[in-house]
Amino acid sequence: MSNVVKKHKTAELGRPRSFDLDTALDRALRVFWRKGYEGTSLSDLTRAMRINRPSLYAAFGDKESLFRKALDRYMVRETRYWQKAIDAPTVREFVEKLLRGAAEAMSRAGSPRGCLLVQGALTCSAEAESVRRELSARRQAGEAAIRGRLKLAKKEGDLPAGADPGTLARYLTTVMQGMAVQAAGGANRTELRRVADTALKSWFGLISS
Amino acid sequence: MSNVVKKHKTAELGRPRSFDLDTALDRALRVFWRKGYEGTSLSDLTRAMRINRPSLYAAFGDKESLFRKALDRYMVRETRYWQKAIDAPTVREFVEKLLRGAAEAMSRAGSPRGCLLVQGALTCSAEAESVRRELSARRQAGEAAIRGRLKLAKKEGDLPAGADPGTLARYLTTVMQGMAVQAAGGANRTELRRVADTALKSWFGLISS
DNA sequence: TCACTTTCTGACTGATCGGTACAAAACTGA
DNA sequence: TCAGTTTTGTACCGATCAGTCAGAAAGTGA
Repeated sequence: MSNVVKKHKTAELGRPRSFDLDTALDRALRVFWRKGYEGTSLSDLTRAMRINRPSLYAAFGDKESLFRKALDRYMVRETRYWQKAIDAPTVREFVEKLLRGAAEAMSRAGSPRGCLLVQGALTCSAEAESVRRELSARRQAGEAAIRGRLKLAKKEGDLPAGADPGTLARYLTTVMQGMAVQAAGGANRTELRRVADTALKSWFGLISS
Repeated sequence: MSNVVKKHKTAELGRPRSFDLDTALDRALRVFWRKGYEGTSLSDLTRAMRINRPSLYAAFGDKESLFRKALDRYMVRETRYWQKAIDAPTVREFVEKLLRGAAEAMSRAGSPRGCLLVQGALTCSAEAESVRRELSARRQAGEAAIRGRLKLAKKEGDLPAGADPGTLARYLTTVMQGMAVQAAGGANRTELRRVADTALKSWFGLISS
């Protein structure tokens, strides 16, 4: 079948789209980020994206599908500091980059405050349950990534033999999620940074056992 | 005016209410706690409370008014451990009771997991904004209570002169709010307890500077 | 029994929810 | 110019939202 060739031809067929997909998705992301999945209505979305409803559905599918696309973009864009932290040579630098990166990411000027994984749907009605679970799963994946880095550190002797990577990862995750609640409540960058520094200081007490 | 006397008379006039106010309010609280303010519909409420709509409105006012009444009850009932913690003689016991009390309260069998102040409305649509702010304000009041206890400890010499009650209170609050996110995501009592113990351990590192 | 008061029940309101049908518009290749 | 294809804007869909009306029901005192 010559589907591939045909696709290239048909790609330019028909009335051209009058808006930019990336721009529109960015705008949708910002609304979901600020208001949460259920707090955002389709009217909110079309207004922010500057497109009308049928265009939204044709380009992104239904509301949940659009949210997941926005979520993917959020993960790619807003969690780069995670990889930088994980790539750090020492566990001390890892934790520092992680906590301080979170403080920055959750208080970026021009972006909604807080973390989409937390404020997207901590609770919801029955209809949005699948979205809630998706966010919960992604939070757990983040914790697993931290745990993996700590396990590596332990193997390398960068963490004492008595340290439990699972417990420590859970603790770090909890602090970061708490920072997300703080940010959602209005905490600014200075305040978040102070929390991060306090947690970092506490870290040294934890691993010196 | 003889209003007082009259009220006693009229209190027994008319058709008697066929449901118990406290029971109904408890049921409403549980729904709000589990689904959040906006995730809960009036149909959810009337079903759970086993009353119909006009009875709900007559007894509790509109949805927001009912939520605030449920919130008041939640605060009275679910944060008793706060006062016990604050009343503890030493700052060490205060922090221990606070963190462990939170772990217990957020994982009580037969109650929704997590904290209503966090999952009630971290984000919302424009209509629920006043509820979101109310919850944010109550979280901040909790932080202020912790700060007050730490200030007292500092004055008593139970905290070192270099310790900053504001920063420490913010840190403790953040950890507890993170625990609420963990609980909302399904963390059980054992896991929450482990987080609390880890934070408690970290505490000693923080105040020994 | 009967006026009076309050609650209960069920049906209803206008507004908004997420989602879609339809036809005009804007492009392509022929 | 004209068929074919895709997007556009408008107007609409049934369902559900929070909230209310009106009348029957259930109690009171006289």
